[in-house]
Amino acid sequence: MLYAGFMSAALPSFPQPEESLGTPPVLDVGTASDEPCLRADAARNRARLLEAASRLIAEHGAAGVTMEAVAAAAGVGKGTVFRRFGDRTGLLLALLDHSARTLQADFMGGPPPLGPGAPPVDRLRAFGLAVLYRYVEQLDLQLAAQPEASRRFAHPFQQALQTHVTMLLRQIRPGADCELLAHTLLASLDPALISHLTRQRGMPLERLEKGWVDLVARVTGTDV
Amino acid sequence: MLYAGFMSAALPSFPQPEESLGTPPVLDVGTASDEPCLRADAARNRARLLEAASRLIAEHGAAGVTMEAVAAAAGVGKGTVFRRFGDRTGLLLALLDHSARTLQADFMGGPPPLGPGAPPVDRLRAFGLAVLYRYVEQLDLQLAAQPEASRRFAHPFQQALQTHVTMLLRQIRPGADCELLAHTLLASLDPALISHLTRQRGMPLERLEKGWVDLVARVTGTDV
DNA sequence: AATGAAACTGGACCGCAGTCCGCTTAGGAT
DNA sequence: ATCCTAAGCGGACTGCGGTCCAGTTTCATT
Repeated sequence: MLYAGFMSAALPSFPQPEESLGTPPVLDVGTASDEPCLRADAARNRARLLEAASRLIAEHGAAGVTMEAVAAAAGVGKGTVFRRFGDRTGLLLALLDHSARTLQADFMGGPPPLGPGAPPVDRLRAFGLAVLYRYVEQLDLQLAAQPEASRRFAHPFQQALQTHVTMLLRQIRPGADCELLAHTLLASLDPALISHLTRQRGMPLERLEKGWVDLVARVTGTDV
Repeated sequence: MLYAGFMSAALPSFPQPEESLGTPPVLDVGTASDEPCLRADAARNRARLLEAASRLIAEHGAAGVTMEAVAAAAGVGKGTVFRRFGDRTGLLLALLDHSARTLQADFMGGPPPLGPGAPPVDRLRAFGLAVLYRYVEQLDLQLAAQPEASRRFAHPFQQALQTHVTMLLRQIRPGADCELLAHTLLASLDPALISHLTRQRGMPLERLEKGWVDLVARVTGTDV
């Protein structure tokens, strides 16, 4: 592809045990956590696959992650990859899962201003910046993991963001169409847009930050 | 890859002659209108391909438009389709070309409030609604014609929208980061988002309209 | 320990987007 | 009318995402 560079998963958390046999990579491959309970062999293969995928990304960029290559690198059949992750998007999203959960935990239960305790406007401002940082940090992967248009908003994590923003907006502008407004705000944080602005247009991150802060101020009717 | 730059530069073009082809399609299959001058056989094939594509869409929906099917239906080889339109997205975009040009002509040189003559805020409001209507009207095709993430904003027509909104914003809020703000506003009109809101969420069009009007009011600091 | 069935596996298979390259043809120049 | 060459052509080919299904493995039950 075009840009070789890539960022390894950039997850804040971790100390993982050294890799030995079926365990952990750079990316947190954590527990399935939504998959109720995997059969032992399935769990082992899942871990192998995620590990292989993150290695391939590190080596060849997100574009180099073909399903066959991942399967081969993990020493399993291609069908297994699809059974476990549904499709390519599902695999890539799984790689981002830990980071997504961390963010979600932060804005739902972490310390202010992101978490509860701060005024809603402050939380909203902090929320956008947090999302922005996360996306910028993982831009290539975020881009590659972008599902097809019609499913983009259906993913549970996306819905969680949506719900959270809606909730904050309701506290700030009870009279407004907060659901719709939330979608609008989130649309301005779209990874594809961020990528375009920073790469094609060369806008520095600070400009995007200011843009978000200004947008929030305007939309909520508060001062910058 | 340098496929002939088939799409237009962003210059205003004018109402094209009425199209009369076999089917009276919603879609215009009109003349190339910008391609310097195609060899006779190439021009003929181009027309055949567009006609075939629009027929296939009518029959099987946008998803049924495979490059091979279009080529076969038009009685040409597959390579010809790619040579002419670059890729699938290019073909679908070409089908939308006339409608795009019309809109562009309208907001650049048409009657107010869309065209020049009305106050910038009114123009901006009208602009968003016009875009909204156009997208809703052609949702499936717009969705299918959505290029891969990294190219979404690179298309000349998209740039034209961007430039126009930026220009209007500069007249309304000279101090603001109008370029960035323009991207934000346009992001809220993304076909994928519109599709999600209207189809998955079941929001009626009127709600989206109100949303846009409200957003414009907020962002420009004017009254609703 | 034996058993049965659900869960899992892997690789052959399919359809489609996109590339390649040798052949054909349009159409200007002479 | 003839020639010349760039433009156009088409279909074989590649690579990938995704499906399918016959065979294998796990594990709860007895």
